Formats: sequence, structure tokens, C-alpha cells
Amino acid sequence: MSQQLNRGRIDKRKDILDAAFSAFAREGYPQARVDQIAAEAGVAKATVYNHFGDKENLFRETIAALSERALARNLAAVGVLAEAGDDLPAALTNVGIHLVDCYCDPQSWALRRLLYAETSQFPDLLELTQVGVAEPVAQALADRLARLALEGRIDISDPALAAEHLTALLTGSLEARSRFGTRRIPRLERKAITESAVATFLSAFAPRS
Amino acid sequence: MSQQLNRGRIDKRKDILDAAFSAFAREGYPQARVDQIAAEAGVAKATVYNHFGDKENLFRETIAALSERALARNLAAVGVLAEAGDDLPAALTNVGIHLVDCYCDPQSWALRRLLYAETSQFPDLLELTQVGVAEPVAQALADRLARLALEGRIDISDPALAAEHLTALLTGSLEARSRFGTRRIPRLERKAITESAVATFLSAFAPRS
Amino acid sequence: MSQQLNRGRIDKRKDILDAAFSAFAREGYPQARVDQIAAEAGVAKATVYNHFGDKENLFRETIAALSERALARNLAAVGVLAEAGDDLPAALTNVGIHLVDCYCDPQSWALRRLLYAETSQFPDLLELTQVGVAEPVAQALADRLARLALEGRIDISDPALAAEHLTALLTGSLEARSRFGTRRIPRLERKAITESAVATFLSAFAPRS
Amino acid sequence: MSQQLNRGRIDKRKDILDAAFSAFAREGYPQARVDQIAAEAGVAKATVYNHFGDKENLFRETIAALSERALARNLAAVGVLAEAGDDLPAALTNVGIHLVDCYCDPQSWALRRLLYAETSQFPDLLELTQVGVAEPVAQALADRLARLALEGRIDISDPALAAEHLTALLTGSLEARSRFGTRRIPRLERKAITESAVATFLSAFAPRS
DNA sequence: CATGAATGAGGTTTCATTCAT
DNA sequence: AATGAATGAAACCTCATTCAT
Repeated sequence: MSQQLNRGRIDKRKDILDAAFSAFAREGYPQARVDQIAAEAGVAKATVYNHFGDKENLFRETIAALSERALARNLAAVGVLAEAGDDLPAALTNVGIHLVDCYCDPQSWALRRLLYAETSQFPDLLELTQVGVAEPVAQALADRLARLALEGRIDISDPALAAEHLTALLTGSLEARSRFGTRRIPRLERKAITESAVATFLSAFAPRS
Repeated sequence: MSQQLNRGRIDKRKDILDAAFSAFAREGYPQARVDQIAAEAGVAKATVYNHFGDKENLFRETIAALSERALARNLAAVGVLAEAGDDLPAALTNVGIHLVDCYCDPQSWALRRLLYAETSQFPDLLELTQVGVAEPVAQALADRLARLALEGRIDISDPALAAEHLTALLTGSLEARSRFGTRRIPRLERKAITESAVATFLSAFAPRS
Repeated sequence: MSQQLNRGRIDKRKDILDAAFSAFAREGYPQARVDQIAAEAGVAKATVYNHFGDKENLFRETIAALSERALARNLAAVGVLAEAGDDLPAALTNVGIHLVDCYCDPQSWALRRLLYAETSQFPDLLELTQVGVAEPVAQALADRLARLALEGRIDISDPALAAEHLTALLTGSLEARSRFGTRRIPRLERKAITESAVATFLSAFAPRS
Repeated sequence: MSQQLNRGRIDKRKDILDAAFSAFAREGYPQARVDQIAAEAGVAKATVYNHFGDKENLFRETIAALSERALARNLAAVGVLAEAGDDLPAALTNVGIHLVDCYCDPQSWALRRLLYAETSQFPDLLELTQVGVAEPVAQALADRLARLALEGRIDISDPALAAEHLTALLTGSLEARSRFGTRRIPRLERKAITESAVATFLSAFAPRS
């Protein structure tokens, strides 16, 4: 079997996953129809079953792929804090904007919606994303804040808590403002949200001179 | 027409709504079966249809009932801030605990999960809860904070923003900690969350003496 | 119980029968809904059952009422031949027009459609209308033609057969032309049909001078 | 793809159509149950839906198949008039018998009953059979009669009208005699009907010597 | 491996009918 | 006698899944 053929197979697998994501995001897990996924992927229904066994497993793999992507994007966002120059508010605002962008990404909303919806049916997926995405990101953010604290640029005793609060301030209003991911928040509004969140955060954690 | 009869009707309607909530919360809208709702309510399937027309409308009315209850509970929680004595941190902690309790109420989680899941199918329900629950509660909290600001006890220029941030700090970590409402957060943990949120909030908005 | 009350009951019964006819004619027997009949009659569904026992019997009584009316109308139509003056073609045309009008009456079409449709389910109704409507009318027409034959004005040996042929010539094209009673045939077209039918009939049965 | 496979598909489709015709003819459209059709065809219910989409379309295709067959049979019947020898009455009687046979064919009755019954629900089917069956047959018969008129063997000025009248005389009494297709008319009776119809027709349209 | 056809299980909804008042 | 509420039976249709090719 030539690489050509393998590529073909892999491509087909990817097509199915893409179609599955699209369908699950649009309709939710129970309402998404395997027929439609197959059609959208341009393959026969049975091919979907050949590749993924059953609908449940197709869902699991779809979620796993989304999680992987979400982790990478969020870590990258947190990473921009590494290059914090002298201007701390600007650096925090910068990372904040990236985090908010991640949070507002359509795929992120789709993932969150699916997790919310299928929490009772697939408790393990929740575990997966908590352990595999949320916690590493929180940890990474806490690490960065700890570094800033060590440098005396902010005054926090519990980096994990500070990270939690920063995240809360950044994302707390997005659910309502984006109507659960239904509405796209304009860039300027996102910027304002971020800036006020960072302002409050710095007010609370600014080092006492 | 005896009161007996009317009572019977009302009770039956309520039984169905209760069973519907239970089923929707447990299985989600698409997976909840009308058969099962009827059985759990102790009525014939057709009776459900006599009262509610179809499954969709039954869902709508279930959500509406939940929203009404959620609004009342949240407004009551915010209301405890009215009796703020001299001890502002204590008063904020008190209201915080009540708000966190509302947020963690199983019915609240069920409502949120259903809204998340059915956002695309029922955009109007989302609107309903935003306008009918979230906004009034945010408004009430902002009003209270404005009063405190007028009294010079906190230093905020934008009460709505302060309310948003307070709420974010209080509830931001609940999603992860309760595993989307799947796990019950112990009272002590809820207290700690509230206290740290209030501490950060006061740090940020304490009046400069 | 005053006559007033009896009248009320009778009226209610008649209302139900009218509504039933309307529904059956519009939807056919299986598709007509008892709910709708009750609603259209302005009574409760149970009242329909109090009066008529069940849907089947309601149908039977509706058909019986229609048949009665159809018989009366058709006999009246044939009756106009009694006053045949000197002008035989005119007299035949006159009776022909009346017969065609009867045949094209919306209620007649409704009755025929219902009988056609429910022939297998209600063979007795068919019998009823054959014996109770079609045969008496055919007989009456045959009698009139026999009288004309005796008077030497037409040359027929078998009056029943002549009646059959006259009826066939008059009504044979109505099914197609009215699209099974769906389309209203204009008066002028009905007149032309009648005249050509009578012309052919007289051509065939004119006495050889 | 072997012929075996294609054959299988076609046969299954035909089986379903046969079963559908049988059920519709027996019970009428609304009372015919898709379950039963599937069972009678020896396939699963879903297979019926795979092939025909829904019950309504299955009905449409059933009617279309019946119409096609009816057209062929009727045109063949009219065709026998082409071979009219010297004996005109015999030729007309011959075609008459064939037309009556067509009319009395159980499938013809079933088709007529279904059309009568579903005229309001499926006006297009009526149109289909009028334009696709009744009119071509009438036209063909009129053509034949026109030819005979040209040859001076009958005296008609309007062939279409003559065809209409001949048809009416032939079929006018069949509805009543066969009890709407419920009773089988014996061959001898059919012969007598035909002969008397032809006799009357010829009486009316015999050329004046 | 990919596919088209087939299927069994099950879900929503409707409707004729009855019961208590 | 009249009604509003309740019900059981059943119908149409869908969908995840398998099988033969």
C-alpha cells in the first residue's frame, strides 16, 4: 500500500471527523444524524462505521480532536505572557485578549456546548477536557503569574487563585454577551472587556509600594 | 364545578411539568421521552399532549417555570445586601454565599445545561432567560453596589461593571469545580470560594482612605 | 319538558348531522375527525357520542339523510316529465336538465364520493342507496317513458332499458367534465350536454312514421 | 454489480408496489397501513420508506402504475375497431365488449374508487388520469368513429360527441350493476349490455339511406 | 476497504372513545 | 343530557446499525 493510498485513507478519516464536528456543533450529539455526517463527508454511511465503529465513538474522537486543538491554542495564548516587557498592564492585556479570543472561538463554544449538553451521558469526556485542557492552561497561567510575583511586579500569595480570578474576570461576562456563543462579540467590545478585567485585576493585586 | 376538580387539573399539570423537568434535566431535550415523562407523572401519554400540545412546547414551559424560580431565588439572594450592617466584608460575603448557592442549585445547573445544549434549536429561550433572569439580577446587584458607592463604602465608578466583576469572581470557578454541575461542591469549599472572591473584589474596589 | 327544550335537542342533533356531512364530504370518512365535527356543530365531543353512539353510526345516519334528500330531488326532476306538452323534445330536455342538475348538485357528488370510497367498508350503504334511490328513480323514469311509448310518441320496447340509456347519455360525460364533482359545470355547458343527449336519444327512439 | 443484485432491487420495488395496490384497493388510502403493505411485500417497513419516501408518494406511484396499465388496456380495446370488417354492428359490439371488460376490470374499479375517494386530497392525480388516460382513449375512439363516418358507414357530424355517447351507453349502467365494482357482472350480462348499447347507438347514428 | 440496500427498534403524535361531574 | 379531561391503541416515520457485493 503506497503512501498515496494511506494519505487517501487518512484524508477520508479527516473528512469524516470534520463533517462530524460540523454536525455535532450544529445539532448536538443526539440530533446529529450519521447519514448526514456521511453525506457531508462524501462517503457512504457504512464507511463511517468502518472507521469509527459507532456514533458514540465518533463523538468521542471528535471531542478529543477539539480538545487537543483547544489546549494548543490556550497554551499559546498564555505563552505571550512570557514576553512581558516593562509595561505589565500592556502585557496582561495582551494575554487577556488572546485568552478571550480563544474563549470566543466558535470551536471553543461548540466544544463547551457539547460538553454541557452531554455531561450526564459522557462524564468521561468532561474529565478528559478538565484534566487535559482546563487544568494545564490554569496551571500555565498560574506559573506565569508566580513568576511575576517573584519579580515583585504583582502582589499575590496564591498564584492558582490569582489565575482563577484573572480568568474569571476575563471570561465571566462572555457567556451572556455572546449569548452562549451564538452572537459574535466585536473586537472592540472584546478589547474593552479585557481592559476592564485587567484593570480590576491589577487594582486588586498591584504591589503595595 | 367543585374545587376538587380544578385542583385535580392543576395538580396534574404540575405533575407533568415536574416529571418533564426531571426528564429533561436527566436526559436533555432530544433524549427525554414523552412516554417516560407521562409515566413519571402518572398520566397517559395523550394527557401530556392535551395539556401542552407537543414536546417542544412542554420544553418551553418547563424552561419558563425554571426561569421564574431562578429569578426569584437570585433576587432574594441579592436582597440580603440591603441589610448590610457596618461590616461590609461580612455583608458582601453573605450575599456572595447566597449567590453561589443559587448558582450551584441543581435546578440552576439543569437550566444552564439545557440552555447550552439547545441554544441553536431554541434561540428564543436563551433570550428569555437573559432578559428575564440574568439582566434583572445583574441590575439589582449593580443597584445595591451603587448605593454602597454613594455611601462611600466602596469606590466604584461603573456599578454595572463592578457587579459583573463581582459575579465573575464568585461564579467563575464553579463550572470547573462542580464539573458542570455534576459534582456537589461542599459547603466549606463554597465558603472559601466566596471569601476569596470578596477579598479580591474589596481589594480592587476598597475606597482609598 | 317543554317543546322549547325538545326543539333545542332536535336542533343540536341537526347541527351535528350538518357538521358531520360537511366534514365527511370534505375529508372523507376516515379522515374526518369527530373533534372537528363536534367543534363545527358547537357541541362537546361527548355530546356527539350521546346522540349517535359512535363515528360509524354517525356516518350511516349522515348518508341516510343525504339519500333521502337525493331521492326527493330526483323524483321531482323525473316528475316534470308528467307535464309533457306537445313538444316532446322540449319536455325531454326539460327533464334532462333537471336530472343533470340533480346529478351535479354538490351534495350528490359528496354522496357519490363517499359511497365510492367506503364501498368495501360499508357495503350495506351502497345497497341502501341503490334500492332506496337509484332504483326508484330509474323505475319512475321508465314509467314515464312507458307512458310516452303507449301514447305512440316514442318507439321503445323495453322502457327500463330506454330509461337506462337516457340516463347514461345525460350523465355519462359529467364525471369527466366536472372532474369528479370538483369543478362546477356552467349552466350553458349543462344545457348543451342535455340537448345533445336528448337529440341522440330521440334519434334512436323516434317513432318511425 | 451483478444482474442478480439489480434484479433483486427491481423485484423488491415491484413487490412493494403490488402490495401497496392491494392494500390501497382494499382499504382506501387513509386506512391502508404501511406496516401491512411492508408485511405483504415481505420487506421491512423502513425499506418501503427507502424506496418511496413516504406514504403519499407511494400512493402516487401506485396510481401512476395503474393508470399506465389502464391506458394500455383501453387503447388496445379501441384498437380492435381498426379491423372492422363488413359487419359494422359486429365490429362495434366487439370493441364494446372489450371496452366494457376494461371498465369492469377489478384494477379499473380500484383506480376509480381511489380517485373518487381522494379527489380532494390529491387533485393532481385526477388531472393525471384525465389527461393521461381518459382523454387519449376518448380521442382514439373518436378517431375510429370519424374514419367510419368518412367511409359513410355511420352518420355522425361530431365524432367526439359520438364517442362520448357510445361510451356512455356502454358503461352507463355498469356502476349500478356491478355495485361500484363490488359485484362481478357475468359475461352474458356484459354481452347483453354491450349489444343493447350498440343497438341504440346504431339506431341513432345509422346512415339515412 | 467502500458501498447500497435492508432492517428492527423506537419515538412523537393522533384519535375514537369513556368517565366523572 | 352535556361537558371537559383522560386514555389506550395504533400510525407514520426515523435512525443507528449490519450484510452482501
